[in-house]
Amino acid sequence: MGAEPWSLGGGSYSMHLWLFFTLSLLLFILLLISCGGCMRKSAQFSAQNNDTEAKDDTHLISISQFDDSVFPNSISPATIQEGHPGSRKVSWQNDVEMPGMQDNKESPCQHSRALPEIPAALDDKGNPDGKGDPVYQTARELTAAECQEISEDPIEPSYAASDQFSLEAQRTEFIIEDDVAKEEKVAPVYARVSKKTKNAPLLCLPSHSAAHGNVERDEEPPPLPEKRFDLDDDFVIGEESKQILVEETPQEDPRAAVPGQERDPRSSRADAAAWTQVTMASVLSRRLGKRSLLGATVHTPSPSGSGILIPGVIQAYRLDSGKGNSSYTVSFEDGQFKEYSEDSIIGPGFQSLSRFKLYPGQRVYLTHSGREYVGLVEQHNHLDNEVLVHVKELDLRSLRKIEDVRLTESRKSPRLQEQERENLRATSKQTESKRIHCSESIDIPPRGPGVVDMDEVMAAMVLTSLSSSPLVNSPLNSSTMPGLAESGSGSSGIWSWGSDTPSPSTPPFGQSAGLAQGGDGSDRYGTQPLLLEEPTARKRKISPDYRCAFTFGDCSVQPQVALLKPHVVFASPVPSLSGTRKIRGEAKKCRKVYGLENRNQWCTACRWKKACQRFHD
DNA sequence: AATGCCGGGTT
DNA sequence: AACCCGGCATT
Ligand SMILES: [Zn+2]
Repeated sequence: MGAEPWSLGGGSYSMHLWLFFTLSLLLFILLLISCGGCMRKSAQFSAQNNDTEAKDDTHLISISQFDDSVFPNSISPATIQEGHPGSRKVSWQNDVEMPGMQDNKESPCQHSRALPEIPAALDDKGNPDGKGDPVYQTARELTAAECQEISEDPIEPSYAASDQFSLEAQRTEFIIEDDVAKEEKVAPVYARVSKKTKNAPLLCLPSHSAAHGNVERDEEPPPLPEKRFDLDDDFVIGEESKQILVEETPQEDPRAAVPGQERDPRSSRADAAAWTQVTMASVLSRRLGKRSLLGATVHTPSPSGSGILIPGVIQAYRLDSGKGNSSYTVSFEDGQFKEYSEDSIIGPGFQSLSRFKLYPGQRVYLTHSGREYVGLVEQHNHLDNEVLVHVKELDLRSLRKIEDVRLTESRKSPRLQEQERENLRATSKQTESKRIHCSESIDIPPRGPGVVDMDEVMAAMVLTSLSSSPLVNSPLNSSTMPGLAESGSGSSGIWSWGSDTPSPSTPPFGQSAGLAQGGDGSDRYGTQPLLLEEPTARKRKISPDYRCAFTFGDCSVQPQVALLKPHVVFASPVPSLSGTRKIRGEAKKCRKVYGLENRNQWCTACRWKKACQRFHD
């Protein structure tokens, strides 16, 4: 981690960064004031406009948007503009009229939105051509009323965004959409900006064409450095000094300092900051008892970049500069440490496993005829979210819904584990409802030694795919299925074997995995005093209904509730809401997510009108 | 009106 | 166990 490009200069650099940052902010504000509404309409930009920023005027940034052909209803016409890199106000606008587009009337649903750029990071050593420095961003503001078109979007919500931004593409796009808000007000803008490093030479991308012959064209998304801003309605950027940290955290990642000892190439590449991403979220402050999570055992994508989820323990946390998101330092059994965005952590109080991709070799636990077994994942079909697990002990392969496998062993009945957390959550009054364990699995009889019998696998796949609707629209699907991608009509689901590029830092559905340090390379685990979590009862904000598609680190829009591990010392359980009241979680469940017409994609529990086991609260 | 899901069925 | 669904609470 010490390897992040922008932390080169150590403290002094970060100083600059901050300066830069603040300056830009000011600039930004100025612009806002002077320009006022121009932003809404059509803020065009070009390099010529702002020469205020030092050394950066030479570089251009291109901003592009999704191509309509890919996401017909969810994204506005492609727009490409030129921007100015140094300037924070990289913006774009949706309302541009596209030649040849029948739909010229500007959509009321979308607005231009200026976005702060990423901290200049590598700009100083920018490369002259100004190319190769795309900024991707897309965002929209929607008002419920005028945009029914959106709601008719045939694209399965979770797949609505692409995670394919390749490293080589001149400009790529991706992102997001807000969901139509139920409320009157404008939905929050959810956007992310990615920027490719200028100094490509610095990072030795071992991969690309060279590496595995099987590398898919859509190289995994930029691994890392990720930072959040709060874009909200009035760009409150950078402010926020609420850095937080806690409990004896190693000053540094021990091995980070050791130059020779690099981690996995991929991982280091990430650190090389081939990309810098900025994720902006707005609204919705998920303030939870983060402290309470200290010491909790969780799972995170292995730092090795293999994609395998390994157990670790939360050692510390901090809120990132943008409120709303925090990162955690996780320690692993081997003594390693790594910081992760909360979005890439799996465990009580974090993400649910169902959002992640399981790579072959992943160790999982499952219950088979009343008993728990360990197994290794062989494939993961993330269309149906099913995994083929091989249970060595029985030499059998079992095809399961992902929610039917666990990363942790549980002596107790699996589903009670969940309930256990609930109890800790102070909502304990709940009934001792014995949850059923619905396992929707198809066991595949033992076979030859350890070799996967392709046919059987196929058979199993087909079996389960038959029932699922042909949801082939996700562009990203096609790339995830190396061998089976057959374009032949009626593909059967999306299965991935190890062959496909493990996107190390990119959890399955796009959440960026690791989280490199923020813009200020210095005070990582600052000596900041432990800051208590605001004791004030968490406001139950009726956040506008929004979701981010796929690629979002922040997909965790599903509000999290602090769930605690038994041994974790925790702060107030927040008796906040008057005791015995059943509070309906705000997480959207299968029914809502997939829709009635796609009932077959719901998790079993939902189909049975039971508590959803795929999207918890 | 739509969702989420508990309790209590039936197969 | 797998599955279905009435009906209530919540939004
Ligand atoms: Zn469900």
